Amino acid sequence: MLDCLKDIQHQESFNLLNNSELDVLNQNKITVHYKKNDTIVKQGTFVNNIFFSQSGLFKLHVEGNQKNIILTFKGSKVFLGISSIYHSTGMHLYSVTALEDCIVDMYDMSAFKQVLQTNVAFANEILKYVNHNSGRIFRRFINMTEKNARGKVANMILCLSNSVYFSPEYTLNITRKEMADFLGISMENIVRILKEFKNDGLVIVEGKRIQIINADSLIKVYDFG
Amino acid sequence: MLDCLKDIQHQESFNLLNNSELDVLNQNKITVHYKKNDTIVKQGTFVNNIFFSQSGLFKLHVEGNQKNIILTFKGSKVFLGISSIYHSTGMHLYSVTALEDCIVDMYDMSAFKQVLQTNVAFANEILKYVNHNSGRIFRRFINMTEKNARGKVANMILCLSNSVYFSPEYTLNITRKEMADFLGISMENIVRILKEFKNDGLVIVEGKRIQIINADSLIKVYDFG
DNA sequence: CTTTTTAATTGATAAAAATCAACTTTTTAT
DNA sequence: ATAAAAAGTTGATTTTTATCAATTAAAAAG
Repeated sequence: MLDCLKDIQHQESFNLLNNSELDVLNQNKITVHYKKNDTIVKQGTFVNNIFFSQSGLFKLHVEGNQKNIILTFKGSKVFLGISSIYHSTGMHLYSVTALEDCIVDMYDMSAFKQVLQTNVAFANEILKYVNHNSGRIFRRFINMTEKNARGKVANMILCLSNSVYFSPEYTLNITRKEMADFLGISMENIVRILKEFKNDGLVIVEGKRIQIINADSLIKVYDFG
Repeated sequence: MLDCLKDIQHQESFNLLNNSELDVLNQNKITVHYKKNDTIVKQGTFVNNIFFSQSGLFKLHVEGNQKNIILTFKGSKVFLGISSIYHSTGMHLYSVTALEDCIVDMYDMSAFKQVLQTNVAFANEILKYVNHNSGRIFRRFINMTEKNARGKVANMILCLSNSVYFSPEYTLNITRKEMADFLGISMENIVRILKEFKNDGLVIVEGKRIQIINADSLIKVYDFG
């Protein structure tokens, strides 16, 4: 549960393709450089592409009626929008926004599907990624449902350390509001809880930099919360 | 959002198989009759089978540290445990329990994978189901995160009507506790909210029977909540 | 059919979290 | 460099929801 943001890199799936399949993909690919805060996918638009992140950090988020919700974060070398393949409405369920400058390959969905419907090993590999994403969202779902605010914050801090930055110290380039949207709590609440953790000597928080001082206690807060 | 329990029936996927592939599956299948409240899949056990529901109603649920959480409900003619295919831990993330007497086909996972790795159309069809499930869980995630308790209850009542029972009147054979576990709220709270809806003339609730009287107002409660 | 257990209901209270409002700091734009 | 805007912080208050405790109703077991 404390690696709920862990991803498996997807670039190896391309090794399963033969030259003609690779040609189909590459001839229907454009590589785009995005700036921080650029929208890559807008929810409610038609699905025409599948995206592969070459570099950068992304948020997958939903603009709800009242609240903004961040479903998850995604890093480099993964497919974005993969769960939109064969989706009945044909529309993106969520938006994808760059949290840092990034490079993204855009594949034409028809070409992608053509390869998917030709190469069974590739299809199985994609299924593996989708199922991995399902596991992630299930775990997130459970955390959001059974944990209180302090437990959620502890979980976020630990997950980012364990499965995104692989370090007890990192700088997460998102606002307090975005943290709140990720955890489904209010912005003021996250500020207060971070301060409390800081006062209790669990973390050092300086702006967007987070350093875990007492991981064991954080885990206890998570377990108890 | 008000059909968040809608499922697509999966039995057509078998039409994509040739005779020898069907043989592989059928020779590695057992059909089991379960009674109400029987456990079909236990979370934390190893994934050795994939299940196909011939009849019945099921809950997919997680026994968390403190709370019990119902992820979703599943009806007949769908695969159960499909997102466990290729899952890295090799263990079931959630339990599956029968809410009514039911019949389930159990396929050996190796045989299932063998067919999946042979027939590209079948693999693509399975991918479609998994992605459909992803859409469902995303929508559930959003509901659980952005809605208050009354909005969640209204959503549940409407979704069951629109996408499970296809009728304004139905009998849902789960306890108030299970409803609470499905919505991530307390059991007392769901009792109070159902009573409130009843007093306001939105629904008739008699034990486990629910009849929607004023769907428009329920939708307003959902929208506002 | 009666007893026992489980589920549902209700009211009172406590805890958690949101909201509101004021203010400070930081970032962005000019 | 300065002004404007956005983000972050803090305290007070309100709202929401959970918890606790008691009671009633329903279902299961003997």
